[in-house]
Amino acid sequence: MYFQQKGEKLKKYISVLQQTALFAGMADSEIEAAAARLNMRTQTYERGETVYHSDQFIRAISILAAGQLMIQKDDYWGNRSVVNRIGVGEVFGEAFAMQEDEPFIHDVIALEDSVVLSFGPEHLFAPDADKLTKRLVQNLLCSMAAKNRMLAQKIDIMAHRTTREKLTDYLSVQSRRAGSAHFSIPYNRQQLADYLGVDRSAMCTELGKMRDEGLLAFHKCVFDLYDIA
Amino acid sequence: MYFQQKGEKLKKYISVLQQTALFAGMADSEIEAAAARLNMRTQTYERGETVYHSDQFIRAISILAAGQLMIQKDDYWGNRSVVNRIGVGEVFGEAFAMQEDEPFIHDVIALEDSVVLSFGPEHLFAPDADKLTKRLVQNLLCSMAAKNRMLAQKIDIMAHRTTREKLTDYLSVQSRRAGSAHFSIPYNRQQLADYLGVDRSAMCTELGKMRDEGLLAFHKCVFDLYDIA
DNA sequence: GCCCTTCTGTTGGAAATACAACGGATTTGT
DNA sequence: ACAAATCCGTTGTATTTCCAACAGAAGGGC
Repeated sequence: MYFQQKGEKLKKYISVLQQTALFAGMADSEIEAAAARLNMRTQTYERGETVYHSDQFIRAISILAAGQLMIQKDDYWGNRSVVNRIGVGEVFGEAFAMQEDEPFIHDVIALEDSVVLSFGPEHLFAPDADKLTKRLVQNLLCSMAAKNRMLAQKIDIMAHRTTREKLTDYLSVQSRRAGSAHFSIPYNRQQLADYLGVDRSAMCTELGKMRDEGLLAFHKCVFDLYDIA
Repeated sequence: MYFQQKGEKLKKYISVLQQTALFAGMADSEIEAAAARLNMRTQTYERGETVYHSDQFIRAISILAAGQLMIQKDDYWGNRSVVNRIGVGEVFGEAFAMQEDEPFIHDVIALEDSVVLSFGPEHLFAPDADKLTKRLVQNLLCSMAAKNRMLAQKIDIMAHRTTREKLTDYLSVQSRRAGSAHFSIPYNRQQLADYLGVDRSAMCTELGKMRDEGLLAFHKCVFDLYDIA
C-alpha cells in the first residue's frame, strides 16, 4: 500500500471523478478545487491487498478511482459472504466513516490493482461551506440513498428460502437493471453463491435444472432469461 | 387514513421531534420554523393500516411521531419477510423518496394506531438554504448512515447458513446494543423467524436446544445470554 | 367464569440444502 | 508449449430445514 499526498497523481483522476455520482454536475476545475479543500488523499493497492478489514475504525469516505474491489466477510469456519462489488466511481466506507465509534463489519479487498481516493467527512460539515460543498453533500445524500436501496434489495433476495427463488429474484433484478433479458453478472459461480448465501454446488445444480426447464440459458457470467419475469 | 394539514396537530409533536436524530440540536422554535418551511404534513393510521405498499412511488421523507410500524414483505405464497421495526422518532422511506422513479419494495404497516409526519425532499435542496436546512441535511446524512449500517448488519446475520448461527449472531448484536446480557427483543417468535429468514417451528426447536445446552435462557421476548460472546 | 384468539413449543415425515469428492474445461504463468 | 491453478458442473450421502398438525399457556373481551 502506497500513500501519496494530494498532488500530481490526483489530477490523473479528475476525469474519473467527473463521471461519479459524488461529483456529478461539477466542472473539472471545480472538482480540482473541491479535492484540494477536502484534502483528498490517493492510495494504491495491489491485487489481493486488503483496503479495510473487519473491526477497523474507518475515518474516511472513499471513492474507487481505478480497479475493482469486493466487500465480503469470512466467518470462523471459512464460509465467505459476499456483500457487494465496487466498480470505478463508486463510494464506499461512508456509512462507517460518519460514526467514528462504529467499527467496520466487512473486509474490502482489491480484486485488481486499484486506486482509492479518500477524504475525511468532517470537511463536509465545515461551517463555512461553499456552493461546491453543498453540492457534494447533496450528491452524497443521493449516493447513500442508492446504496440504501441496494442493501434493501439484497436483503429481499436473501430472504427467499430456496436457492431457486434467490436465483430467479437476483437474475430478474439484474435483467431489469440491464434493461434486457441478455446480460452479464459481475460474479463467478463461487462469488454468486456467496452473495446469495447458498452452497455453490447446489446452486450449479439448480442452474442446470432451470436451463433444462427452458427458463434460461447461460455461458460463464452471461445469462439469457426466457420465461422469468 | 386521515390527512391533516400543517397546523395545530403538528405542535403536539414538536417535543417528539426534538428527540429525533433528524431534528437533533434544534430548539422548539427552530423545529416549528423548519416544519413550516418543509411544509410538513401529519397523517394518522389505525392499527393494521398500510402506510406504504410495495411498488408504490414514495415522494416524502417520513418520521414516526407516535405508534409502531413494521417494514415487511409478503411473497406470492404468503411467506413473510420482516425487514425492520420502526419506533417513535425514526425516519423511513427516505431512500426511495430521493429517487422518484424507484418504487418502494416493501410494505409498511401500522402495528398500533400511529402518527406519521412527512415532507418532500425537494425542500432540502432549495437554493436559498438557511442554517436550519443545512443542519437538517447533515442530520439526515447521519441518519441514513445509521440505517445503512443497520441494513449491512442484517445482511450479515442473514448470510449465516444455519438457524443456530443466525440466532447466535442476532442475539449477540442485541445484547451488545443493550449493553447487557439481559435484554428484550422487539419481535415475537413468528416475527423473529421472518426477520432471520427461517421457519418458526425449527427456530423454536433450536432455541430449546440452546437453552438445554446452557447457552441462554428466555421468557417470551426477554433473553439472557450466558456463554455466547 | 368462560369463550375465543394468539402465541409458543413439540413432533414426525417430506423436501431441500450442505458437504465432499471428482473430472474436465479454461486460464495463468513461465 | 507445458505445468499449475482456477473454475465449472456433476454425483451421492449426510445433514438440516421446511411443513403440517397438534396441545398447552397466556391474554382479551363479554
